[in-house]
Amino acid sequence: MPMIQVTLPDGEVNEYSTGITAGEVVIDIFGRKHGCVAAFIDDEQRDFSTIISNNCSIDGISAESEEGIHVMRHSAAHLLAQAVVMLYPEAKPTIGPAIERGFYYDFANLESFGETDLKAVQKKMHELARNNLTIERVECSEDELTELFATNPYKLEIIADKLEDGDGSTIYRQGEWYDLCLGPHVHSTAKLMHVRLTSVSSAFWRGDQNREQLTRIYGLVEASKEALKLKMAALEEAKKRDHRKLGKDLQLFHVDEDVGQGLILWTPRGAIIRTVLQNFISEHLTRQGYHQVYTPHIGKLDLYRISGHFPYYQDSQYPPLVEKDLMKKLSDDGCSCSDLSNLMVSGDIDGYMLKPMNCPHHIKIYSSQPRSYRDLPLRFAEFGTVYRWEQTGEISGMTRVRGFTQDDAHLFVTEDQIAAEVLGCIELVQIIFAALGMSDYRVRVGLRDPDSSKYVGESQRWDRAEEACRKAADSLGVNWSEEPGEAAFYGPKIDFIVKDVIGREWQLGTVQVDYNLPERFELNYKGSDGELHRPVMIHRAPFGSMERFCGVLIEHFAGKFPTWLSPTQAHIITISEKHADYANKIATKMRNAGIRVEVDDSDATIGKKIRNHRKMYPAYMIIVGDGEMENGTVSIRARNGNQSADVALDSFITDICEEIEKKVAVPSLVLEENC
RNA sequence: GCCACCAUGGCUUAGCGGUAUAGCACCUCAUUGGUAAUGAGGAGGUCGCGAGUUCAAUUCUCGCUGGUGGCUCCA
Repeated sequence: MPMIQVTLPDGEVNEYSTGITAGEVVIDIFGRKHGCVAAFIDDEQRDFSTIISNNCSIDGISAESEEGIHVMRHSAAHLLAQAVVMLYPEAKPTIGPAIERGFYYDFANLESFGETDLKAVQKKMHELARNNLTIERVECSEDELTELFATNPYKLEIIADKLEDGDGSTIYRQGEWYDLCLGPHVHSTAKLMHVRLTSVSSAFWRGDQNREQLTRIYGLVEASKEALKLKMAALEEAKKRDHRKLGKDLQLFHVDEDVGQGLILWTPRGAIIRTVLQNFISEHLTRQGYHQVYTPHIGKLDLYRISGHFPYYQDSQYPPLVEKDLMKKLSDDGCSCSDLSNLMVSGDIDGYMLKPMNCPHHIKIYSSQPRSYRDLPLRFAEFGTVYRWEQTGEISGMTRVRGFTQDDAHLFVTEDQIAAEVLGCIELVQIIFAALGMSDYRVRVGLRDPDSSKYVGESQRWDRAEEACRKAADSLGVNWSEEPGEAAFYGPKIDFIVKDVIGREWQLGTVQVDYNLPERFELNYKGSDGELHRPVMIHRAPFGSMERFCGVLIEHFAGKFPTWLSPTQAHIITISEKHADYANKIATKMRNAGIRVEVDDSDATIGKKIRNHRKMYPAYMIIVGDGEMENGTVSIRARNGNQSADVALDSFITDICEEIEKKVAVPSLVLEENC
């Protein structure tokens, strides 16, 4: 029998007879308990059943590896579809990929399927897994495929789209069930015992709102029972730091249905966090030569006609406001809502709009007086509140809202100044992320799509601006990706993106170069040559909005803010009622030193009071009793439970002020360890 | 907006065709207690809103409002 040479992962070469499968080689290398789900053949992912007929290299794909988990998830999606079709024969499977957090499968004809139905499907999946069905790969011609999927228009659409005329493809078969798929897959359903279906939702066929709505089922799969249990526990744990839960527990913000969806009410404790952050940011703005400005919440429709926001973005704006005399006249004339809307779009009547962006107002500040090249760069900053009509279903906590305050600024610069100014914006992000210990974010540099002509401005200018963005992103020292086609039509941009506790990505800040608005508003400055030139604008909101940023921060700290940001920095707790005066006296002294203090002189026991105050995660609890009162001292209990007895009040105040001043990440004014 | 699910005092929650549990928080009294729950008592709810079915609805049906997961991951 002819032999073939197989290179093993350690570089050794083994000889096997042709006809051996990849799975058999993996067993030969790693033994029966190989823990692999598929194999790499010449670095390509293949099934265990693949027959080896040429010299090649082979390695196992461990169930724990990224690729292995992906294979498991994909196979679990197939198992899900098999189970669903057995229970709901009318259902039409469409697509079912592995995703970052598990897998899903989309079904047509599965309306009114709800979370209560998940249990039965999951049970069926377990049953199929126990049956230890072999998962086989079968090569099919285009005709065979068309016949196999004759009753499933979705699969037929995929076949028509993905296959060149006359090409075949593969299906995977397990028991009676088969699905169109490239693979690879695990070799048996027995590998998929540890699945858990998590949720049901809807999705559109091919992500297109105009096409059929499908029912999507999400699930998780792990290699062992323990791993699944750990996964579920980790998800539960993550939910505890959800900013919506913590926001309520810690009284940071409130959303009231009588006020409106997506409109954040900053309660006193949350307002402190916002104020402290804004002050922190403002200090750096001053240092970087920004000018703080204030502008109103509304502006005339005409302003937004010039900027291009109205009516182009009409769907994502609150409807305009119309002056009351005009409104009365229109109403007397029998003008309907749609007439009104048409008149506004055509420009026949004017009104005001809640501002969806701050730029037009800042532009008007720029053009309020003649500018010379000596004035540039001009940097106008404002914590400007804007309003956008987000879709009902999109609104969520503080991260997706309808009214929000951007840490906004607009820089008016000459062409030559773009690079330095973009870099300056990035530096600010770096300083503040570093102060907050936020390192888990990604950066996306949006560039123009070279094949498209939708972009305004000359291409040499774009090249320079894009290069400036790349350089600035480089300076951050974190991973960033270049994304052609992601630029705005008016200029390239840099976006900062973070994940929330349940893995959703949110864009925080953005820095955008803009050639368009200066054009639209005919901005200019007098150059050294005595001629008028057009400035370039840079829009930047490095943290996006105070709402979203604080939401993300709550989760980042899990509610346990560093002392400088903490809504209350020290809770003073009395041992008994006779210490109330002393407690209030030191509270006054601490407040005078600028420390945020709360006093609990109620008559509950000390243990009880500590227990209750812990829930609010103050950086420090200050315990005062007879000893402290006599000596003019305090006992400190840090958030982590560490204690320090009989510390002189003045020295504590000095220390905590220093900790606040230095923005120390973890409250740490404790001498003895005593957990 | 669309699909599924959810909505009970400040929070967590039981319950059901006959107007409702419990714990924490709150208040009162006793206790004056030294670092994760002292004891006893009390108050607090038109069961999200509006209609319908019924002798009767928090419970069933419909609508609305609000919330949650998702609607970008492509055989």
